[in-house]
Amino acid sequence: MTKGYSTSWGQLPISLNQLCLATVLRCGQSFRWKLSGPDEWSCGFPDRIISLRQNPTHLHYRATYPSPPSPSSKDDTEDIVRDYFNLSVDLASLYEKWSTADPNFKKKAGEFRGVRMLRQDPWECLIGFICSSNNNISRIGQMVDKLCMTYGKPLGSLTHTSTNPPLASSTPSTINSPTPTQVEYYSFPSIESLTAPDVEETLRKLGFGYRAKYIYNTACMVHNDRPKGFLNTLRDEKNYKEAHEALLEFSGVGPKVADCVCLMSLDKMGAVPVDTHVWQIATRDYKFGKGKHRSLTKAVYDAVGDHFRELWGDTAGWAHSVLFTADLRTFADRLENTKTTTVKTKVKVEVKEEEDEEDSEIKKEEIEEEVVKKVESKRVRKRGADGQVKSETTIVKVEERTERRTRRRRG
DNA sequence: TCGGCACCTGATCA
DNA sequence: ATGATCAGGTGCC
Repeated sequence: MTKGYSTSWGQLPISLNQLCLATVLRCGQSFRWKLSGPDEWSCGFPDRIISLRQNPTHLHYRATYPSPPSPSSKDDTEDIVRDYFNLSVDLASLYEKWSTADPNFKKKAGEFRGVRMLRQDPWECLIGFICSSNNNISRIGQMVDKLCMTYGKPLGSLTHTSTNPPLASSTPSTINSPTPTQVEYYSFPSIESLTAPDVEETLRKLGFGYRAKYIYNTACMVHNDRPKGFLNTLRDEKNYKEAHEALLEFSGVGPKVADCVCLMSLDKMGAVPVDTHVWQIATRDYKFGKGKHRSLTKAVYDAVGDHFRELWGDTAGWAHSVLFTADLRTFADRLENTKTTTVKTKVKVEVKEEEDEEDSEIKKEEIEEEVVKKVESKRVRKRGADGQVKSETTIVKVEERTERRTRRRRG
């Protein structure tokens, strides 16, 4: 059984428009939440495991402690949950505001209600996003897990099942119990624990690659060269720009990671992290990627953020997350067996006069255009509550884009 | 200020 | 089967 001392389930009234748990916990803000049941998510916090479930009207929460809490102590898990999910922010009215300001937002956001920003611990957020560079979400999660297992504090274990016991524990379920497994939970490592001399070597052995040095260096900088509680002071005592600058000092932290930390842990709602996805959105839907800003330089990075802040206002970072999430393919809850085939067709090869006035050196540009058809077929299996496959269909999605190859010649 | 390249690793695709 | 490319970038020249 579960090793630990679980409180009973509490609940907060909240609609799916305000919070969509399954989306928010998997859209790449935090990399640590695990599916502990078919509709139950759990994560290690500093002194307890917190487990969550959601139905259309309520968010359910409970804590599991490694040792029995003293009878007199009041359980503050509800406060932690309210804070972690930024529940004082009315998301529905923000969606209305962004939709009014931007037709593209209105179009895209319809399917993705309840995407809100978490309010994470700044230290955890910083290290998590240092891991994210040149990396994919799945591996980032694995790396953060290894980090916690190696340097975090064990918090006990939960029994993971593919079926949930009922919330109001009436009957001990003897039926429907396919292969439950024990999963250990850990806290996120302290700053000091990542300053140990062996950290870089250990993390390299664990597959962190060049990020091992970044993590170790950053831990040392925060621990040795900054006042105690420094990262938390960036929340209240510094504005967005100041906090951003302060974060850039750390090893492995560039503008994108700094913005992630500002947005997801430091209450800077206007910070817009521009990564490859957001850059794709900006070029596809907001006319970036041409002329002056062809590639994502620092100046263009700032221009993209400024554009979205003008469009969506001082909560642009929250809005950006909705579109980012809408663009993520990774809503693979019931999606399995994705097959992608790419068909390239050479359409035309021509020589054009260079239109770009920015670089007068170049008179001519050969442009080859190819239409690239990406055919993505997904086998979708819908499972019932018992885990049985109820139906199976294949969705075929065709993406078409034009690729341009340019060869520059001097006239 | 801009472009180019190296950097760890594992998955995916041609 | 094996090489190229990509994945929520950063640092350095």
